[in-house]
Amino acid sequence: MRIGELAERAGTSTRTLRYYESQGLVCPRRSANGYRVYDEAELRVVHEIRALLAVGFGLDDIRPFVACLRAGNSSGDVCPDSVAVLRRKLAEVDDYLDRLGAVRHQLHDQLARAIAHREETCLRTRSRAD
Amino acid sequence: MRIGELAERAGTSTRTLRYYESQGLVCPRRSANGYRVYDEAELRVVHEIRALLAVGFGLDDIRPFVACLRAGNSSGDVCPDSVAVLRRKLAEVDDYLDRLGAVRHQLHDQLARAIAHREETCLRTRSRAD
DNA sequence: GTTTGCCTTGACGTCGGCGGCAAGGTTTAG
DNA sequence: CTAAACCTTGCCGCCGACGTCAAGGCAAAC
Repeated sequence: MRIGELAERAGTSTRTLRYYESQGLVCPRRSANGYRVYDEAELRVVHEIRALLAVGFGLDDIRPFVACLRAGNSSGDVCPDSVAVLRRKLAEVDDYLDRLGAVRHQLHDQLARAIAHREETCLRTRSRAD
Repeated sequence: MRIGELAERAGTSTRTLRYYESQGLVCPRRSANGYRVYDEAELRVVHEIRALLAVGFGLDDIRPFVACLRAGNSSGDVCPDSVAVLRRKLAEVDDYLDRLGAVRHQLHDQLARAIAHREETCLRTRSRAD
């Protein structure tokens, strides 16, 4: 399979696949004329990459998952390195959820106070107009 | 007050203040030699900018708050434009919280399954070793 | 005078995951 | 023969809030 076909089947672009290769995530063979040649297993790898990216992983974090798949595992998750990344990412997400919750709280209060202030000012203005 | 003093009192850098100026958020006078001259009120403005940036606002979103302060209000929050931005940002944060919660859920499940799989494999390996 | 420490503008670098274009080679179809 | 549709490498652009020089002007202390 050449790059165009893999791109289409994986729902991405050739540019993206070349970028993944430059980052060491995929390493296709080359045919006589220099064209990249991928085997079927690479489709699975690209799908794994895309799924993890969608969840918010960076390419560096994804590397262990790809290695895990290449090692012959049915899932990219089951190797120790992948589990370590999953744990770290879960912790990061929890942390971010906390901070984002605090931000939400602050925004909510700030909005409530701003509206209260405006109503108050409005009332004073009307009472002066009376 | 010149740029160095304002930077120090605001806890930021001169580069940052010049950047804010290039973005139209602050507009200092100039002394005879071309130096920027800020008055005391600008310190408040810079603090407002920094606080909103820390919460996750972009400079574009911050502009109405600065205008509100310049209009003489005791708080940058109380003007209609600011309130509109606050509402939008709150909605954005809520949305992001939802998605991040879903991601957390997925990560949690994925991690649990990976660990379960590893324990299972481990048990099978030991039983073969028996 | 000269060193020191402010200030000025301008322009390029950063991070990540690509998009897009240029300039060319290859292969297939008509 | 030629057009069309692939492929190759390489390099610039993007976004946002700055950091980091570079090259020079201005001011006060020694």
